[in-house]
Parts: sequence; structure tokens; C-alpha cells
Amino acid sequence: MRPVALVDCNNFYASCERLFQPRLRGRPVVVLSNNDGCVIARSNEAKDLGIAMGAPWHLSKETFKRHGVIVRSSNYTLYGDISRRVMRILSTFTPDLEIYSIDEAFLGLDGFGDRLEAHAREIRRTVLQWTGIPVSIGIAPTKTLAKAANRLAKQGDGVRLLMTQDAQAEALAQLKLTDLWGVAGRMEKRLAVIGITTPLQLRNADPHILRQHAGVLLERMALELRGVSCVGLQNLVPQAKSIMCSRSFGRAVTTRRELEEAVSTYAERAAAKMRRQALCTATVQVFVTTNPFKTQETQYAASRTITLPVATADSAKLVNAATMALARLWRSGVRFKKAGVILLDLVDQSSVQGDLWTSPDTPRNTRLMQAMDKLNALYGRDTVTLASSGRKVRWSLRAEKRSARYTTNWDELLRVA
DNA sequence: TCTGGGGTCCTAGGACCC
DNA sequence: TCTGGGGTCCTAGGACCC
Repeated sequence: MRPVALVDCNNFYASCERLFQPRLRGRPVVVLSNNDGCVIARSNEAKDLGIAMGAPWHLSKETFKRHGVIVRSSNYTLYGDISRRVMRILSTFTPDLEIYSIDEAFLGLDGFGDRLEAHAREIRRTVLQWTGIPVSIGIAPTKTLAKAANRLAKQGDGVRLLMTQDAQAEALAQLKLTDLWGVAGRMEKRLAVIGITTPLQLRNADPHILRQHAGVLLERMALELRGVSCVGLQNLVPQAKSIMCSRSFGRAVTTRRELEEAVSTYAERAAAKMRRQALCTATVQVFVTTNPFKTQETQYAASRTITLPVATADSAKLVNAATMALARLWRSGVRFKKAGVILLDLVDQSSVQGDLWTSPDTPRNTRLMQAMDKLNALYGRDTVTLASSGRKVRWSLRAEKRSARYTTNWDELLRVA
């Protein structure tokens, strides 16, 4: 049985804010989302006041004031920086580290025998001492159980082991279904239909019945709750599969021009983020929604996907595609509240290459520069590399998974472009 | 007036092909 | 009047996570 630890920073954003402002310690602190829209982090004191995750600020301002709640706008640059420091420390404790989110990591802890708990306490002490961030650690044979252990660790003294069947059963008996990793409101209702209302019932349920009525994820979860590991540790950071940029509007948008401007900006930002990861794509999706909180207003939510003939990392082409997708979503008279652009089917720019033959009549350097110019125009600046031998120029870009083709035929390349 | 943003995975159903 | 069936691919949408 290979023990897995989940290390989770307590109230991460709120703890980060406290690092540099000691006066925040011991007081209720909340951190707000992007446009100071809603609560995305709470200190324990704020939780004790009953402030809910996701609570809209404009509805709770008065209550916050009354209780002396300290409110901060979010500072993602700071949180990212502190996160990297915490993760670096964790990486010194094990070679098996999976950074799961900005404030959580799974650690493989093989070979510690009965010193597991002492080791966990050492990790906890070190992170706190070196960064000032308090963490909780749950240890179990599977990730799902480690998650549950972590939740109980937070209620206790910061470390919780669930390495035996007895300990696991006792722990699951203390939790609600929705405390489990992967069960939220909708799934809770679906499980209730087949008579499952507690984590222990889920653990003991027939996996085949679960798969039929609640999907393959729940089947896997039941196995994980029994201590059968189905979700392995990933210590390599996987390549992104999609990159998104989206925003809610401060007020409803009703003109096509405004909506187009917003979507163009998002497409550019998403493309820039994609290039930073040396990826490119042929698939651009745009989505729009009305304000779901205004239930008396007519609701509209839709998305459209455009597939380009060739993959690219070039902003202009992606913006163009996004605009085309938006044209199919536009409806006059609709009060748009949010829009976004998602780049899908991302692939490595360097994973595709091709050969082209240049004219022997021009000097080699000129030929290369001409080739580079053409490829840059096609795929976006700095996304193409060339290597030449004789008249042959090998260019590298990216492979396209489904829809985009690549070709070494200049005419077709230019026509497509 | 004011309710986040960035992801992953799964599935239902339509299009299309033979 | 009767009006295939099976397979794959793709899209949109749902559910969940932090």
C-alpha cells in the first residue's frame, strides 16, 4: 500500500494576505474575486461568522462591516509567488510530487513505514517556518481518501492518517457525501435516487450499479474509497488541453460592437498565453451568457466552435475565428453579461514539421528569410523554426490532431492562409 | 448597480458513412 | 403501407474541481 499525502494550504489567499499584514491575524479576513464580485477565500474567523464561499459582496457589505470583517481584493501575482515557494519546499521531501492546484499538492510517501506521521508533522512545521503559511496534511492509500483525511486534518491538529480500513470507515462516517472529492449537489441528488446518502454507502455500493446510474467517475470513486487506487500520481506537468480567457461584464452589454471588442481582447490574451507555452491550435470556441442571477430576465447561453484549416499561434487569425464564431451567437435584444474564448485541441508547436524546396536562383540566406516570412505569416511570429540543407528547408511547427492539416505545398499553404 | 476565472472529464445526440 | 443498423466522429452541454 503506497501512502499518498495531500498537503493543502489553509485558507490560502487569506493566509497570504496575512503574511505581510500581521494586523490581520486573529481577525476575520475575506478575499474577493476579480471585480470585487464575490468571496473566494475566508479566514477561519470569517468562516465562523457563517460567511459562505462565493457569497456576493454587494449583498453582504453591511454584515461584513458590522462584524469588522477585513476585505481584500485578490492579488494573484502574490499568491502565485508564495505558492511556488511552498511547492519548492514540498519537493525537498519527496521526488513524487504532483502540484494539483495553486494551494494543494499530492505527495507520494513511500518507504516511511511507521514514521509517516512524524514525517508529515515535519513537513508541516517546515512549510510554516519557512513561508508562514499553515498547511494541513491528510495521508491515505488513495487520493480520494487522502482528500477526506485532509478535511479531517483541518478540523483537528493538522495531520490525519487513514491507513487502515478501520480508520477509513470511522472517518467516512463523520463526513457528508458532498464532503467527498467529486460529489457536489447534482450528484448528491442522483445518488439519493438509488438510495445512497452517505460516504459509507457509496463505498459499499455495487460499482456496476454506480456506473449505470451515476457514471464512470463515481464507480472509480467507490473503489478509491475502498483503498483501491484508481487515480495515480502525476509528477510531470501535463500539457494544457485548453486555454481560456473570459470575463463577466460590469454591466449588461447589448451592442454587437462592444461584444466583439471584448471577445477580440479575450482571443488575443488566450493566444498570448498559448504562445508562452509553445502551443498552437486550429480550434477556437466562443461562449456568451446572460446574467443567470436575473431569473426574471430571458436567459441565453450558447457556444460556437470554429475550426481553422491549419493550426496557428497567430493572434490575428485566432481573433478572426473568434469573431466568426461570435457572429453565429449574436442576438440583438439580448443583455449579455459574460463572454469568453477557449482555445482547444492544443498541440506542441515543435511537434510538426515539414519540408519545402526553395528556388536555387536566389542566395541561401534570402531564401531562408523568405521562407521564414511566409511561415511567420501563416503560423504567427516566432512559432516556426527552420533548418536547411541544400535547397531543402525543414520547418517545424506542430502536428494537428484532427481538423488541421499541414502541407508542404506552398500554393496550398498560401491559399489556406 | 453590484454575483470570478480557469480548468478537466464525461455523455447525449446529431451527422455521416457504409 | 412498409422505410436498416452499426459504427465513428464531432459538438454542445453538464458536472465537477480549485
